[in-house]
Amino acid sequence: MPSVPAAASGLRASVLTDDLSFLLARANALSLVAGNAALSAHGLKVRSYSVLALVASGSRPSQRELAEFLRLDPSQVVSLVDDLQSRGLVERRADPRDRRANVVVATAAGRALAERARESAREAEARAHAQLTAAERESLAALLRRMAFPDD
Amino acid sequence: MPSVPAAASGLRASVLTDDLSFLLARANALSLVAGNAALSAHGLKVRSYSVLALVASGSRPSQRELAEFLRLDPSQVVSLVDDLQSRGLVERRADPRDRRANVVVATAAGRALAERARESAREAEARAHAQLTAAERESLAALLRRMAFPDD
DNA sequence: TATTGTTATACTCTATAACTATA
DNA sequence: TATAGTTATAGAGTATAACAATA
Repeated sequence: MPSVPAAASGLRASVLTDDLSFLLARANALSLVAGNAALSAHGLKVRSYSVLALVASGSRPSQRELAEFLRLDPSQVVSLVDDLQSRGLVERRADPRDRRANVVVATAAGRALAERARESAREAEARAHAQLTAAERESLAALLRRMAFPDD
Repeated sequence: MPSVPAAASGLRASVLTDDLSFLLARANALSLVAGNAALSAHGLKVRSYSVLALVASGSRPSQRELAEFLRLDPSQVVSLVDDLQSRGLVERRADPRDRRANVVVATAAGRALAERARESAREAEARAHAQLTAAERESLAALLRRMAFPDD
């Protein structure tokens, strides 16, 4: 999104401003660029950070579980894990209960990087969402959680 | 997102579940597929619908204003308007005050389609967000609006 | 017969740079 | 000198199908 400087448009009070899907898309776009910018210092993007953070928390998920949780295709998880593994941040372990499945675990370096990256992500989020109070952010998170996980 | 059936993962209570950016991304992903599915009956996607809806509301935006509001690159707006124009839904008019600029206006057919598509989008949204009450949806919209338009 | 991980491929989306005509 | 629209292109991201190993 390069060459788009400021220009007050008469669109702010338009039909879409009431559209939850549109607001979601626009807020997500802003949050995505802020997140990627903050994580680039660690060689990560929101995508790869999400995988690393989940794995580093010790959940020992299979690639299949990562795909479902992050709403990615299993084939996309392959390349994300490939990348993290080539950098020594995660490892694939055979699941003793199902020899088809790979369980993904973080290395010590992976856990350390996840910790540092998480700091950066939190700071960036706080800056990006500075117009909301902590209480507002919590209630926003609660509402979004119910939209993001409708089965719960 | 094809081959990902159900599988209860132990990831629901993970680090990311508190992450506003992650929740935003996941909720947006769900809302996007629901929106695209609902609009496909009218030959539209959320992208092209957004342009059509803004133009049909009578705002007479320039392509430049559309790009800024929808957070698209101006070059992407070119192809969106090309497509809508080739289907007789919108027209480009020279801006008398700036001969560089195109003002985009909807045809009668465009306004009619926008109206019908809006119905479908509303129904789909109501279905997709059924786990929230109307009051909750309104407060979610208000919070998202402040995140989506931080300059206001 | 179905599922996990994988590979391959095509398609959409996004980002970037350069050109033109105007300002 | 800068801006609106356009074109072209390359890179991400996404969707789909097929295969081997295993269940």
